[in-house]
Amino acid sequence: MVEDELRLADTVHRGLTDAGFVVELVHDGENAVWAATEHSYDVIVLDIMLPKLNGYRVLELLRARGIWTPVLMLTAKDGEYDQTDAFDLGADDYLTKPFSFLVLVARLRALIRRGGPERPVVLMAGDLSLDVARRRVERNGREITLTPREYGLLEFLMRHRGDTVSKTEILQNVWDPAFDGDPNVVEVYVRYLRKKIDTPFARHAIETIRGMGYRLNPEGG
Amino acid sequence: MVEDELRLADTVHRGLTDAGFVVELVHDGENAVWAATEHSYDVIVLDIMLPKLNGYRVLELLRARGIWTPVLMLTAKDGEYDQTDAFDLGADDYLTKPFSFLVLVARLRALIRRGGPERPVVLMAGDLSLDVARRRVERNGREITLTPREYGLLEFLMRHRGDTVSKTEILQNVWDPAFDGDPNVVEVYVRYLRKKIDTPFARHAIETIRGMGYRLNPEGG
DNA sequence: GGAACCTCTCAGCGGATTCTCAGTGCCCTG
DNA sequence: CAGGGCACTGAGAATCCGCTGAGAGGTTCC
Repeated sequence: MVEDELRLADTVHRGLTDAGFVVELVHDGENAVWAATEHSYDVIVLDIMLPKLNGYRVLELLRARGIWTPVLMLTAKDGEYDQTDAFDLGADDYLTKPFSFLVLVARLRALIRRGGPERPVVLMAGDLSLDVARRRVERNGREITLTPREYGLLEFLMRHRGDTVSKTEILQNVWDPAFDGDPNVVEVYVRYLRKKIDTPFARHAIETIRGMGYRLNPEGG
Repeated sequence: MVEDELRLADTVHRGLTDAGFVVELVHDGENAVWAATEHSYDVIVLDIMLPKLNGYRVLELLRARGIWTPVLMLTAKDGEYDQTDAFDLGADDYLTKPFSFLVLVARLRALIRRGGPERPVVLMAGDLSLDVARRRVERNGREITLTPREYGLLEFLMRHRGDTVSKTEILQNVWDPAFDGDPNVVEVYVRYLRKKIDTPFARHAIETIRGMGYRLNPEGG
């Protein structure tokens, strides 16, 4: 990982390590090029804004040297360098800061596994769809408006669709890892969600697994 | 880069250097012609208003000598020459002062990479249009006057039309990456913008996504 | 030096959102 | 079929967030 903002670098480093990755961290472009040339990594996480050599340059240099390790770029930018720029230079995927940690892990896994970008960033479960990049939820073609908390919960459930997730897991991932309030919030928010995505469509996407937690039906219920 | 306003020259010089460019700076037309003849640059940034030889003459002379280095011209807003002149003379792209630094970098990258101008950039969203090169905003055929900040904000929103962008992203891209003031400025400027582009037309192009940020409706609201 | 303009800050308001709480109902087990 | 545990529900309190008007500095242009 190449990232110069120390706090961000540290957070992501710890997170990725926890997620089972072995991470090597460098803080500027020159070291990035050197490290990538000397070692063979599964994937490189490359920030655009870097001291000495910016991310684009690093990528150019690596590709010029015939190093084709998959690269995921972190852009704090916008349309002026849109993703076509990153893709033109041979980046394999990209994320815009600020990004969701869960999304980062998912994309990295995809890059390592398939050696290519995870195409659809749209999670589907039957007629229910969630577009991560646009933060848009639809069912049956109809857009559904969610509050941030509701959205976070649904995204988590959809990323684990088919699995039963416990309330503790939900609290740790959708609320705060250090959350110590009443676990009943989860039930309350499941209710809110059901009111918006199930009741109006007479479906039943979120199932209660009594004593275990919840499960999002991959077929949409 | 050929630029005679010292403060602007200095700012841009530093910025481009940080962005990874190697920049050579001259301050008048004669030196510009000489430098461009002697060296081989990737791209030339050429101001129109210059001592001794103006930008148009410089460009003419270079092209006459068979020097086809891509040229990006900087034109003043109210100039008697409009952009057709610049293109006629063989400029490859142009920007109107005052310009966004990010746009400058993007255009330079485009010129270097593709050896040609970035495709014409008129952003559209329903009956709302924004011409990036001319810094011109229209709705329903009527021109709308915006202050630089308002314009920057609108350009950013239009480059991301359809996406929800957070206040942090906006601050980092339209204000300063190191901006640490009150994020409320964004709300204030959204309000100014809405007063100019929405209220008079009884439309609603800029949507608030509570807890997330803003979204420019691609249909114009 | 003044007028017009632009940028940004500030504080108050009101609605949306989040969370807590207590009561209810349902399921499973014994 | 009784009881306990777990999930569901409605109400409401607390908090957050975006909107708004006013106005203070700064700049530019006469």
